Amino acid sequence: MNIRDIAKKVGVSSATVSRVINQSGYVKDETKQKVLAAIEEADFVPNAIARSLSIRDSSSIGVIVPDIANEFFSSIISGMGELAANKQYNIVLFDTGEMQEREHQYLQMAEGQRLSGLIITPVSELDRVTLDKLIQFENKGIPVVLVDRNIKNSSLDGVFVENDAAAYKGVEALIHAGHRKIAIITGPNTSMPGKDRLKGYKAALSDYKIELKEEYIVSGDFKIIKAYERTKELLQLPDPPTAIFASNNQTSLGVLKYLTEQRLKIGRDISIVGFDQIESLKIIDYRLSTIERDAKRQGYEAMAMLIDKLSNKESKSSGRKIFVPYQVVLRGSELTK
Amino acid sequence: MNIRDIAKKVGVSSATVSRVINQSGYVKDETKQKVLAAIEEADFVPNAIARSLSIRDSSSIGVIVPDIANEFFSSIISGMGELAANKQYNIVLFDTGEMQEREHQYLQMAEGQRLSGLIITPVSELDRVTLDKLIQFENKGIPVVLVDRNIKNSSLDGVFVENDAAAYKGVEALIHAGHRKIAIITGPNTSMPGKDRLKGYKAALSDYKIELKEEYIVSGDFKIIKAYERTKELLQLPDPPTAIFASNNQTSLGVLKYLTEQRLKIGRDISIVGFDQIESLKIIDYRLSTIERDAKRQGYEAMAMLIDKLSNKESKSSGRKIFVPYQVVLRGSELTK
DNA sequence: TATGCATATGTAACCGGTTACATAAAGGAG
DNA sequence: CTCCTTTATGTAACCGGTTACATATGCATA
Repeated sequence: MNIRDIAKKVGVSSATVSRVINQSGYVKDETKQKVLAAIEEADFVPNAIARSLSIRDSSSIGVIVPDIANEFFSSIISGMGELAANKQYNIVLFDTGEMQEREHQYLQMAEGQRLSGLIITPVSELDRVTLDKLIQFENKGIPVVLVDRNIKNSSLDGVFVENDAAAYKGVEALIHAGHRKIAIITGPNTSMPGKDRLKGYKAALSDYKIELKEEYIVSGDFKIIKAYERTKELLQLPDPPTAIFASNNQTSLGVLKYLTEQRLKIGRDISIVGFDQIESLKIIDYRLSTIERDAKRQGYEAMAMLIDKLSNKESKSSGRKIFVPYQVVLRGSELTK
Repeated sequence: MNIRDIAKKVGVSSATVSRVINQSGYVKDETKQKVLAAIEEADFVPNAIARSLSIRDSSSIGVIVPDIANEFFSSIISGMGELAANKQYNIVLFDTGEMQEREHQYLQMAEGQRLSGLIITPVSELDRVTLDKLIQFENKGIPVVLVDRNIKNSSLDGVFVENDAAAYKGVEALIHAGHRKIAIITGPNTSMPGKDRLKGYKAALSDYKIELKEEYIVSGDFKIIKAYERTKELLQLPDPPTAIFASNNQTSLGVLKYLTEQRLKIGRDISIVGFDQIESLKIIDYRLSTIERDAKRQGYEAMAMLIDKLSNKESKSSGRKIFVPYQVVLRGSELTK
């Protein structure tokens, strides 16, 4: 069943049927009604793939994230969903699991799909392959929007948060609480937010004349397991830190996992400030101090930006950046007794 | 740039290029190398849409869930992702937000997309429109797999958990802990798991000769807000319950939100058992007793089932059901002092 | 009455792949 | 040497839409 079949039924040409379906061009109202009736009767749904091929646009938006199981990213996607649906876009989802090869593989697939646009949280800020592909996309007229993670030396548009300033404030809160031995579990050293948060950490210590100690700066990967191990190592140092800054929500969880196992209480035995909230902990009033932002909104903004680029076809990326607001919410875990 | 351009470059026909790309039919090795070289040089990526149109299959799998921001569903999707990627399927994601109209809208879109298959957690077990569409899909050779929520009187395949038995065990734990005044905040009364969990609740009370009290059975909608309000109402009853069974993870969170605000401690002032774990609470050893299962695995199984149906083309749904194992994990919140 | 524009519809090429069918050369069997 | 099979490649129709262009009619304006 295709538009030609419908056309035959009604006794018109396929062009007319197409016009009716798309509400384009001129169609006599009488004809229109007949066509609509035939479509209704045949329970006909036009083939979106044929349409895509013809108009060279899939009405699909690719979304590439590093970990949907992370509530931050699932919230981001949730924020994108509504807007996309309103504008009749499909979301094609890819989860890289923080793996670069998989990201490349997906970008390759995406290229074949002739997506209308792409929103991506790249694994690394340094990945030439990814960057080249993204620039290629833009050159072909497929707009790209970065979300949460920027790429070094790129002028791609995106929606971010001011990581360095936010981390600075978080660390500052620890300092104000009297800490001098403050450790950080970083993100991967190839991730822009990871690096910027580290930058904020260093700046805060430096501004407050606190000496940087190499052994207090330990590398994480934004995942629970590694953060757990790093915490263990930190606390087994001859001169352990009294406070830990966790570079993202999973890192916080890893820290908490270890502390919990050791029956160490945050805000008493040890202090912690984490980047990004953890919703269920807020609900039970678990006193974890975090740097918060509205992830859903960030997703929404990213989708809005993409759709804007989609409608103003000429608008290539020009390093346009939107920063979503953040807030340091102190709940007591920054203190020690 | 298309395969004909490549063909021209090499001096062969487009059919040969197609054969090289798909590794189908006969191609002399020498020719193959030349074609591959030309593809490489031109940085050519074949148009997947044209391919889809031609072979009448999009290599995309639609996934319709009621709420990605819920960690249960984001885990489900996470479990699907890997398998789908291995098999070169794209995931087209739809989030209905528990709204039936939106589900219908998506199913309509999905129909036009000529998806290879569909995995859905339907909003309601009673929705004729959805069921009809799903059956239509199967009749057209587009296999459907239900995940987590079954549909009444349907013989669609799916991956579920034994909701009634699991809820029974959860409530039984409360009874064993000495409770007689046990309330339940149900799911929507149009959701199969919601109803089955209620069934399990009733069966447990009945088996232990505990009278059902209407005012202890309050209707929720699997969302935090309503559960919060219901909890408030329950605890303001003249004769309030001493224990609450929460029908899903969001419901548990709603209950906890109210209890926390009122400074009521679970496992002491009031007892609670919830359906579905909440990962971050486990990490901090928050003593919430829950009925647990591996959501990621459930997603994986659903995708595996779909892919199986995809390869055995003849296999229409026949009410095949996979049940993932569950476990009642008691952490103390089922007790009262 | 002639001219021009808005309305209405059809024809056919095109989007970029796949593949049935045709053709032909090479190698092996008898 | 003939016949059959395997290998190799090309031709062209097809998937199901969209749309530029052609054609035709009605009506208003000059």
